[in-house]
Amino acid sequence: MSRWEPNARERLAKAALELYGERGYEQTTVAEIAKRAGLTERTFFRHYADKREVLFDGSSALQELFVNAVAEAPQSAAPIDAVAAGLEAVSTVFVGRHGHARRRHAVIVANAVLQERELIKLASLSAALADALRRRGVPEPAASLTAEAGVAVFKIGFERWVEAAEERTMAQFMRESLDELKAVTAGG
Amino acid sequence: MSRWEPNARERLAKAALELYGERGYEQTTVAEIAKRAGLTERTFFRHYADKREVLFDGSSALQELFVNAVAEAPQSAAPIDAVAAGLEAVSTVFVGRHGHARRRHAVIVANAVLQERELIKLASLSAALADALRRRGVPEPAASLTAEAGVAVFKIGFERWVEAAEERTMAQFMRESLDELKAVTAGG
DNA sequence: ACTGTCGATGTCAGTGACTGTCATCGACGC
DNA sequence: GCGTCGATGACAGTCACTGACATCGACAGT
Repeated sequence: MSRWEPNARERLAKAALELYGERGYEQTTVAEIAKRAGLTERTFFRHYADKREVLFDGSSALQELFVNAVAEAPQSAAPIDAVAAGLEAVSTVFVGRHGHARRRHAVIVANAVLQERELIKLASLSAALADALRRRGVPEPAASLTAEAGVAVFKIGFERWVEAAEERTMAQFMRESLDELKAVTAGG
Repeated sequence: MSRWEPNARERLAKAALELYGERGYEQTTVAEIAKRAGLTERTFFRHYADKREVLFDGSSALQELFVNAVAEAPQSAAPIDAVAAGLEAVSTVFVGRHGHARRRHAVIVANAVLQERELIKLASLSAALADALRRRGVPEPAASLTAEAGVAVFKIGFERWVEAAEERTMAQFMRESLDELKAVTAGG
């Protein structure tokens, strides 16, 4: 028998998402989140660096997945196609999570500081992708630009998937967005 | 004779950039910035919403310039070429500001919370550009993707310009980055 | 000149995010 | 049993940010 209930971290994340949804991010104090999770404010900050970070727990795993898929794409694949493989890989982890993603996204869209945090996560993803592309032999600035383009596709594909009904898969939205980007940058 | 020294806002921005550069962003308190500007902490917050915003005073003017250039590009121009016109317009305002841009950029790169603020400014720019493109008749998601692509080019072109010696103009970097993006998204 | 309004600033008290430090106490290996 | 360890609690402190009210030169109207 343990001294405390297990899964403190998960309880905090759940309580935070609930409270941010119920009364809004700014109207929620960290003390309230901790209380709902049966913990104290101090313990919250031992698990999460700040009040925003609690909404971004899975982001480093997602980044890792994306980067690995890019790294493992066939060497014959063009940079943009390696990124496309990453988009496919990432899409699989969202299967069955449409509801959760939607609730979380609604909270983030409602608060500028949360959007800032999301944007820096995407910037970190972009940097990691550029790195993976460079390891595939892609020179700069092509690596960084391909990475930025990939993140732009992910961002817009994700938004459209979240706002859509649940029937269509995320992968479909990603393919559509990528094709659209290719069309739009063609020529010149 | 005025009751106070004029240009309180500019004095605050100058003091903030200096102090952030001297001891770092986190090690600087708002009270110190206000004191160096000959004002009080409360007055700082009357001019700037928070400690970060003081570094982003010109950003709305820059956005306006970019958006207007896109809106005023010839109707015959493709979306990506309208954005290219915006990049040219924006480049002109940085002439002779390489030193200031460099100091400011160094401060921002050193602090995650400042990078977050910069990223949301770029996201705001992207949204405004997408809007301008839609007003030109560009449908979604092409408008948003073109806007994201344009911001990616701006971001990378700006970084390379800031890190380079002063001889080459920002416009040259922007053209190079845009060409590179086109090359990288070609095919498929 | 007299007076009232206005706008930029100062003063002060308060809230809440976040941190450093030390105490607590069950689990676990020995 | 005994000592260590790790997760948590308790508590005091700093600082970003806000609301409310006071101050006082400028300026317009009379």
